[in-house]
Amino acid sequence: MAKQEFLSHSEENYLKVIFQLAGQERLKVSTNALADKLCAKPSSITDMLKKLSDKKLISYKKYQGCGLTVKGEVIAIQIIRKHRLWETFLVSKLSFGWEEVHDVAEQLEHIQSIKLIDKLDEFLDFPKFDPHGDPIPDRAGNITYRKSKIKLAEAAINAVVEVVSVDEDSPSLLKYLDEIGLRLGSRIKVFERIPFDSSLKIEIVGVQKMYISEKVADNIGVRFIEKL
Amino acid sequence: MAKQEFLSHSEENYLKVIFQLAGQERLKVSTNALADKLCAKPSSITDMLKKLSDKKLISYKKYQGCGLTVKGEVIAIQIIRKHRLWETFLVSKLSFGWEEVHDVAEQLEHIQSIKLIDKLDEFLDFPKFDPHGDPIPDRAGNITYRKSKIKLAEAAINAVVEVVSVDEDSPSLLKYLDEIGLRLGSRIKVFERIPFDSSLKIEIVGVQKMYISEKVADNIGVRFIEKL
DNA sequence: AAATATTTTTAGGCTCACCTAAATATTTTC
DNA sequence: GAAAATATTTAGGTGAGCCTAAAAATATTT
Ligand SMILES: [Mn+2]
Ligand SMILES: [Mn+2]
Ligand SMILES: [Mn+2]
Ligand SMILES: [Mn+2]
Repeated sequence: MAKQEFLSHSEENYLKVIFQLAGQERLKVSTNALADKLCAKPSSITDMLKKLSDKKLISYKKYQGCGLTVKGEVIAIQIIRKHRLWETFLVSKLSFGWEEVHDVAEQLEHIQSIKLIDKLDEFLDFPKFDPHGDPIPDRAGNITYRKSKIKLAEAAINAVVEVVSVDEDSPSLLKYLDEIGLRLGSRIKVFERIPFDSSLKIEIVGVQKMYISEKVADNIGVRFIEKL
Repeated sequence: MAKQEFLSHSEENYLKVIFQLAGQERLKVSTNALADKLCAKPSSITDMLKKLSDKKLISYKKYQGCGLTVKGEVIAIQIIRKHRLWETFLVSKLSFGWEEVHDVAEQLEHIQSIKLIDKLDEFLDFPKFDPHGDPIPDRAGNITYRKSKIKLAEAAINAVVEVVSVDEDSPSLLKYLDEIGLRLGSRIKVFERIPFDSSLKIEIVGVQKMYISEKVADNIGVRFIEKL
């Protein structure tokens, strides 16, 4: 077994954010992008990138951005696993709203105990997705991404789609979606894209017809079901 | 509502340990006692005592030890509440052994979310005691200490007693107690105190007769049930 | 290609929570 | 009550993780 290196909360957060910003295509992540996401100055980012590079957790060449090494990615995925399992716990067992769990999970994801997280996984019955529809990595680090996911903003007119994920970062968006009756699993009929502002005329099946802004639609992940 | 001051993990640990070392009699706590318990040098303790004193969380006069203020005690009790609720969660919901939970709870007790802890309390059905028999403060901070608790080491010969608590600090003691079949609620008949080493000849009712050392007996809390 | 704008790094500083070594206060022993 | 032992504080220092200001590299515009 690889030596258990203990990383600080800060180091763990950097790895997690690098993983997320790199995306599935594993793009290089820029210093400024990290500074934005981590709410720190670029100079602070540079400091940490040097440290993570020394520890072989990222590849980093001056001015060229950074990317996770295998070692770094393994750790990043475990942190994401913890984050999403904790979010699932909060929603399914403690009846938190989906807009309330992210901040608490940001703390809980740093608890060090492999046994805890595996037991939690079992207690939750090995959930595949978190409350926002994001995939939960298994204990080996495998992530099964939904293959045919698109943004609602990009859905074809006259399609019926199913909501499979929502962007979790903004509690106010999540509360709004709650209020209009849009949740994971909701069916949505896409009627019309208004040319002026690209807002969408939709029906949340079984709930209501309404307009939603492009910005909202851009934060909702859906999969195609059928033509109207 | 009092302003939510955010304390570091370190500050929280100091308050918790001061509370525990002061005991129910609220004795002054010495710098060295804190250094021992917190595994830090006395000079580091002094630094922190000054800081906590500036924040009005403790009363502190040079060379005279320290004690919690009301404000400090309120916080300390909330940390202990969190610690014990998490321990209870780990044992009752995730089937951890009682010797495995303390270290994880040391981390979990610092998670900042009043809602989380209240929901957890509810989820656990408002437990009154943690897996080691220690009382769990309620959300208002009230602690109901068991009134007639004594150490097994001090129990009278020919008494039958019930185990109500165990010292949680040593996993190896807890594993040993597991192995000999001694748990919370166990009845114990006290037959004889061996003069040479003050070890006890006992019967764990329904399990076995055996000898236990004074040191072990000193870490088991019991209440008197009846004379043999 | 040069000028300008943007991004990133370097240099130097700060706070936190710890440390060692030395000084000082308190307690215990004779 | 003085000497010795112990407890505590002060003084000065360290690394982690942040900061600002200035310098250097890269990207964009003209
Ligand atoms: Mn989240
Ligand atoms: Mn999520
Ligand atoms: Mn404990
Ligand atoms: Mn306990």
